[in-house]
Amino acid sequence: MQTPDRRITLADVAAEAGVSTALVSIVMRGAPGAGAATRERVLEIAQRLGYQPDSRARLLRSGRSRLLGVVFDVRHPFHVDVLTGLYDAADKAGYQLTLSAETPRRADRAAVDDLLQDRCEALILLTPSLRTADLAALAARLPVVAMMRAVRQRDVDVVQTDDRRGARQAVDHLVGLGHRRIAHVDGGTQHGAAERRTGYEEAMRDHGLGGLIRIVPGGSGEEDGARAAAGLLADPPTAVTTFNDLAATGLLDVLRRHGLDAPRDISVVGYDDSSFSRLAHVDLTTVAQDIEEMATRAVGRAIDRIETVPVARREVVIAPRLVVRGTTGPLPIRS
Amino acid sequence: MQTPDRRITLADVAAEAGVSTALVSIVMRGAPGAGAATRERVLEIAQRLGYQPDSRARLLRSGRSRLLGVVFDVRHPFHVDVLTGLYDAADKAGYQLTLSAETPRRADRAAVDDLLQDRCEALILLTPSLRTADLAALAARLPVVAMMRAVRQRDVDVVQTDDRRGARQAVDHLVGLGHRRIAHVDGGTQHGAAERRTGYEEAMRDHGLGGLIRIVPGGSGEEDGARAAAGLLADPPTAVTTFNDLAATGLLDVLRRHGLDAPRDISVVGYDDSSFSRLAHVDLTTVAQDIEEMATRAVGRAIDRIETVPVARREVVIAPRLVVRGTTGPLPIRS
DNA sequence: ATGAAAGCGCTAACAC
DNA sequence: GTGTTAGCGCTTTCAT
Repeated sequence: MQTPDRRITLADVAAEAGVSTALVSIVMRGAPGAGAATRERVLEIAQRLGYQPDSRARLLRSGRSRLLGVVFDVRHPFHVDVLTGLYDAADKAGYQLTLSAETPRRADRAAVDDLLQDRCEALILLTPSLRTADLAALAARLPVVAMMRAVRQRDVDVVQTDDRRGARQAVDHLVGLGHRRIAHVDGGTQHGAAERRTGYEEAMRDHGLGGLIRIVPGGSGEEDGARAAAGLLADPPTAVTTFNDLAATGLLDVLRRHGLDAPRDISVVGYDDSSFSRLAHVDLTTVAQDIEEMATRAVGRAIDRIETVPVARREVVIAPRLVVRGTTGPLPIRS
Repeated sequence: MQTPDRRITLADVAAEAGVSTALVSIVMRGAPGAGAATRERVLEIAQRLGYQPDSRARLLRSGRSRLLGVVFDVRHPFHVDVLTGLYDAADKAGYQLTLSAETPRRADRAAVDDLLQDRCEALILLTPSLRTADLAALAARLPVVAMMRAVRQRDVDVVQTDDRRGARQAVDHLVGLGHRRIAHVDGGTQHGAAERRTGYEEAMRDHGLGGLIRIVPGGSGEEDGARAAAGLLADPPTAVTTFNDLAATGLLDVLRRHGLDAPRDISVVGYDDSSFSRLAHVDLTTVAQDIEEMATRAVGRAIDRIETVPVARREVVIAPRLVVRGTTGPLPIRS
């Protein structure tokens, strides 16, 4: 039951099987060029010895790593959800993922450096907080795909949701329910905030509601939504679209404390379809990003770049989809 | 702006500096044995060339990776929170983390295999779903630390919360508020459920409330809590402790729909202090696991094993701490 | 179908 | 203080 002091190597398996290491290598990789009988025997021995190829040595020699580096943020509500799709897509394409997390005390820079040292062939960054210049420098070294954030930089690929459209969907939904006085809680300088704001404005105008446009400062946290609610209370609209789910719940909570219930008195739409928005307690109508599709496209694009497949546009824009839950409803009678 | 077709190697830097690769190696590692002037010049050149050491080659040669493999589950509410602490601790000890995620379509086995191929020196598994036998097999190969799950296996280190004590804290809190009819929503076969149940029972008895013990079947999901609520409605207790936060919110929601408000009519305590329990909307009193402490201890233990520091006990048990929020309050007057 | 030999980028042991 | 040499575990020619 002791930890074996030495790992099993190709040479061990070869010795045991009485063949050369080259042959074992062929068998382990499933490459053509080995007899069926030998193949079987070598496999059996490798299994018995508990041999596991050393990916480092393997990659060092072959020059390729088939490794995709992914940076995500532990604080971000749905970054982990994206990982699921990323693993699926990478797996299907015969690539491996290596993860590096950004934490409150670990900058994205550190996360990226780890990945670079691992000799990833491409980087997939979830809502990267790196400055555009840094992203450009990175992209000069290896293919970089940014997810869920716009990057105005020729060498960086982008996979993101059509946020303008998402915001429009929210407004369309509310107008369909009879609402006219619809406010928008803004996301400030957050990535995507400008697009969502614009989508809201455009949709309002398209519905002939340009005169009722009302944008209140907000942010990405619950407290930002709460603050926005305070600003709304003097003259409450009948519906609100928000920058994200967290802001929406903060808003809802303050409204509720002041006797305004959703959807009875006011309708609220979030953004992101964060896992908590599905909680029965929260039950938030929200705009869902198509996470699976985005993940698939991001991996696809990364691999295209690695294998130098020519791609038409740098940006991939995915349509969002409104998830109607319990915080939106018909216009209250008196209002 | 093209991706350079070849990476910069030690040899490139050496050539440019007009010194040997060995010397550059010494400089890059900050090892003693190089002149100050040379050191500076080499560093400058490496910087200018954008040289990044190849960790694979480095580790292949040195035999050590100083790499800690971590397996977490994307579905688990606070696994990502643990990562933060893990990174901090590893960083401090001069180790690197390499992450591998378990997803709905990627078994822990696959996650572990990736890590093994990377030649981690130890594995830290967050609430591993591997069977004990598999854990034992793993532990025979390298040090394994299981977090937040008991493992009855001599060779596996365990860092977990004192769940019995956590459940007791919940009951103590409720009794302190005057409650006597306290029910417990059980976690079934989930890891930790037995301990939490036992803690509840013991605390009830200690308070002379043994006759009022009432355990209803539950689970780890919101729907499990909802189901438990249904069973409670015929004869509602004045307070409930639950297996986890998700079950607690499911419970709370059903109760609320039936006119039972927390904490006015009934008090509810969750478990885990999941991020959503902090939402103003949820505002759940809950038992918090000391994530930072656990992370520190897990990394410490992993490193102790790697460096074969003798350790006294295999199990590290961390005290939890009750976080009082808005779902618990004094006993309702009539009841 | 199989083996011998070279070498991926780096570090360690030793020489100078 | 600096260079030389050998080799980590594997894949890849190139022979056979």
